[in-house]
Amino acid sequence: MKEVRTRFAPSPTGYMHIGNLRTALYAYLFAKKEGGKFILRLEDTDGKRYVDGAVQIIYDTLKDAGLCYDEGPDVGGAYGPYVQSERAAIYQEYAKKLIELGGAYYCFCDRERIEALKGENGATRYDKHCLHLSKEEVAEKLAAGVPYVVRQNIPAEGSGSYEDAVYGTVTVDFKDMEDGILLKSDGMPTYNFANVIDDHLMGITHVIRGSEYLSSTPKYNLMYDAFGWERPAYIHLPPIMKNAHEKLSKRNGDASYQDLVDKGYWKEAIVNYIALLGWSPKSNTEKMTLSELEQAFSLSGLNKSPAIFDEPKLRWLSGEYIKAASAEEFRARALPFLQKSKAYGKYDEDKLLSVVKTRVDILEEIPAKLDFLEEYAAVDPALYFNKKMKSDAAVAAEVLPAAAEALSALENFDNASVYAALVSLAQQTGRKNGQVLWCVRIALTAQENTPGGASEMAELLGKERSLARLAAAAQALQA
RNA sequence: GGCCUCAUGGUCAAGCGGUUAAGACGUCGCCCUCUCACGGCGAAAACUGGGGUUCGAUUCCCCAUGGGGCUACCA
Repeated sequence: MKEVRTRFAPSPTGYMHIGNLRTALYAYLFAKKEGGKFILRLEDTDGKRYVDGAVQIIYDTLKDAGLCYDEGPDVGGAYGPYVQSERAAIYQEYAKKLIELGGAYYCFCDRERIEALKGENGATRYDKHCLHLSKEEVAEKLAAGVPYVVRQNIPAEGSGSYEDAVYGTVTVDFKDMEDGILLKSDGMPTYNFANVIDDHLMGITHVIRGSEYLSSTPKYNLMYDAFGWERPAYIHLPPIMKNAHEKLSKRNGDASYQDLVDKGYWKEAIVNYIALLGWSPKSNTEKMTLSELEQAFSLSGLNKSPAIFDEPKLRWLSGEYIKAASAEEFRARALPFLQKSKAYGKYDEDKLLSVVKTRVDILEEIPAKLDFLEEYAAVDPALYFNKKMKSDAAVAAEVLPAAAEALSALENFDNASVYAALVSLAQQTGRKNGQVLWCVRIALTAQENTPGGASEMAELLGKERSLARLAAAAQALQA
């Protein structure tokens, strides 16, 4: 059994899209599941589209997401170079071979002629004009330095079909394919040529890529066949959509992997979530680590219809990871976000973190949850009203001074002590626990929703601040 | 326009000729409770339409409709 080798072959044209990452993830998972190798190759044959820094983003993203490649530009390997722009001589060599084999030919037509060939519906149909040039004519033009491209020689008749692991049998008539350009006039290959040469030379056994290549794959097979090479297995993936009509893309301002991480989505959750977009495990378990995904992955779980990226579900999953994270792990990742809070540095860091840990799905939510600690506005009396607790401003007017007195006597101002003191106050005054606790919490925070109960908030604020706020709130009610 | 391809709740998604058509997110309700959250329980919510094939179609075939892709010296 031949070793499985998959590859991820992005173009360094900008940020890492979620769709790209998922393609990489599946290629990685499949290789790992099969005990094979995962390779990174950079497809940078179009100089016009190159974006500075994009290569580093690719490296960083794969590393950050945990998708370690066994071979690649920065890690080496026996099949390099892994950057297409460094393989120009190789493509030249194979283009010549393919021409000799009759699978391709030189084309000297200028752009004007090609333009004139354009059909009614924008469909260009090259007329194989240069295919009919004699050997002598070709040699003559070559010697004279006439600019040329190399075109694939697609048969006029017949059709090409192949078996895709997710889409089944795909058949395309040769008459619907054009004699596409393999080598551009600048000597660089197009994707249509380079992917075939590289995948073969690099020993790729399973080609995993987007479904946009579904209908051009028969062209590639023609080349594999012409060279006498074994065709790889094909696994085409449906796109990830932002809605029913548009693909998720950076161009539309949609979130990239880095954007999501920057917002504080737990990165394992991002990887986990996109794994579920187009693939489903045999079991009903959805929360899975990367290594669990490696074990569970199988081609039969791949779905062929486009999937819409659903941020609420990713949020949920991120929240699940946060709740399950250790305090240390949470602290390490949450700290940069906590530092953006006005409360940072003024309260016990561990308390701040623990109070917020079960209450956020993404780290970005942290500052807003804590702002009340530093921003204490006048309490809206209406907030004291709670039907279930049977409390209102009048109750608060009585409870607050008593609570302040009870708490001022406390030596330990921790959650448990404060809670005990307030509950016993309720008992002494014949009130429901909720009446006291609700009023105190409102007085302490001036807001309806808080990241914890009255006693938790008191502990966080500390004795001095708590008493001051209680006093201020009580006084406001007198007036 | 031509060609390829897809089609189960709002979203992800199981199903692969006979099921009360899973599960998850979200939504709503209830419980727990010092608010929120967590947790627990429950509810509403789907097979695009029309023809076939079959004793029987969500499932197989055809057509229609709708979506996506390709049709570049982009990948």
